[in-house]
Formats: sequence, structure tokens, C-alpha cells
Amino acid sequence: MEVADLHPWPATPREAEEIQDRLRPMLDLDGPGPREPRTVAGLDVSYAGDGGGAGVRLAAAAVVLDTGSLEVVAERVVTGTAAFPYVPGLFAFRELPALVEALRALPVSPDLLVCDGYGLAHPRRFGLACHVGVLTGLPTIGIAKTGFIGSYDPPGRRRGDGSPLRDGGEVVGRVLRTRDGVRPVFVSVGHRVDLDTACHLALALTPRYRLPETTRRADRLSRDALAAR
DNA sequence: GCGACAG
DNA sequence: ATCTTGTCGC
Repeated sequence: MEVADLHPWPATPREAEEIQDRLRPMLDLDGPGPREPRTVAGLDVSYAGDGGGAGVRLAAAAVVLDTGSLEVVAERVVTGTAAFPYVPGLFAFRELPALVEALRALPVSPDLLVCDGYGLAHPRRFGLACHVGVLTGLPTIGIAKTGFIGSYDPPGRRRGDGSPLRDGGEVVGRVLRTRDGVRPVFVSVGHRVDLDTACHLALALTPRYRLPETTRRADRLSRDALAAR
């Protein structure tokens, strides 16, 4: 599929922040977005050894599933190196080059992209899911496993229960329970999808496990590719 | 000033 | 993210 170019590429954290601020206005936050996408792609990256600085070996995977059956429609994985050190708030610059390469190799263009991390729930309102959305033009959502910014009250214990994630007086996401009695995930919108639809999709992708089937598939594929060396 | 801090 | 043993539970 087609993906916009990444340049200019930042050499410093300051430049990376400027890029986020410059791309932020490109976001489409009007919903509702695809409620019944036919295909959904999951993105994830695995690292070899200590994953702190730039240059460490990594593998990025994109796995496209049929939304109804959750069967794999297409998948691509590429290996490379971390393009940026890990800095909270600039996480996207670490794996974006490899993810873009994997996406470009896909023989199909998915109806939705699910990122492992945050979208709008970000210090400058431009997390990985937003960045991927602007680059691809596709609807994107972010589903993170742990907290980053914002405050919230614990959601109810049942699958489907959720509570608003608030930051600076605004709702930037939702803490959503995808399985009964299991730790919730953090859902935020990326591009061209509203929060209710994002949570609806998150639940459709978690019929059995806490994390979306898309993320689980991409995680396994990237991990295997790394091990294959 | 002191923590917290997506992956 | 990744490094890791044992341990609890279905």
C-alpha cells in the first residue's frame, strides 16, 4: 500500500517535537469512522537485547485480518534498527521507519490500522497512532497496555466497561475493560475515527484475550522474525 | 524540586 | 521493549 514519505527526519528531540506540532493540524478527528471494516491491520515491533537507545536491532510487523473471521489476509515483516532513542512522547520516531516499510510491502490497503500505543492521549496530542494515520491517510486507533498521560477512575469489572481518560480538562481516551476481571487497556483515537467507534472496534478484536487479535498476531510475527535472525 | 514516563 | 524462576489456576 501507499504511505507518505517520512522526511524530514529529526536529528534531535526538539526537531521531533516540531514535526509532531506541524503534522498535528492534519488530523481528522471527525467521526465516526468505519464501524464494520472488512479488514483490520495490526502493527507491532520487537527488539533484540536492550531496547533503550537508537541503533538496536528490531523487527516490525503488519498483519491484516478479516474482521469477521479474524483470519490472516496478508502479513509482512521487516528487520532494521531503531531510528531514534526511546523518549516518552517521541516513541513514534523509534519505530516509524520500520513500520512504514512493512506497511508499504502490504499487497492490500486495510480499512483500519491498530497501533500498539497511544494516539490523541499524548503530551502534544500526536502519538504513534496519529502519526501513522496522517502518513497513511487511513483510519487508525491506538491501544496501549499501560498508562502514559491522563488520570482516570477504575472502570467496572466487566468486559465493555470503561472510564474516561482525562488530561488537561479534556477527554483524550478511554480506559476500557476488554475481558471480565482483567486489567483494562488504554484506547485513544488516531485519525478519522471517534472514541466510541474505537472502543467498539477494540471490543470486536478482543473476543478471547485482553489485547486485540491484530496486536497479538503482529507481536508474534515480529518476535519470530527477530529470533530467525 | 521530585517523580512519572506509550514501547 | 527486554532480561528471567517459580508459581497459581483453568
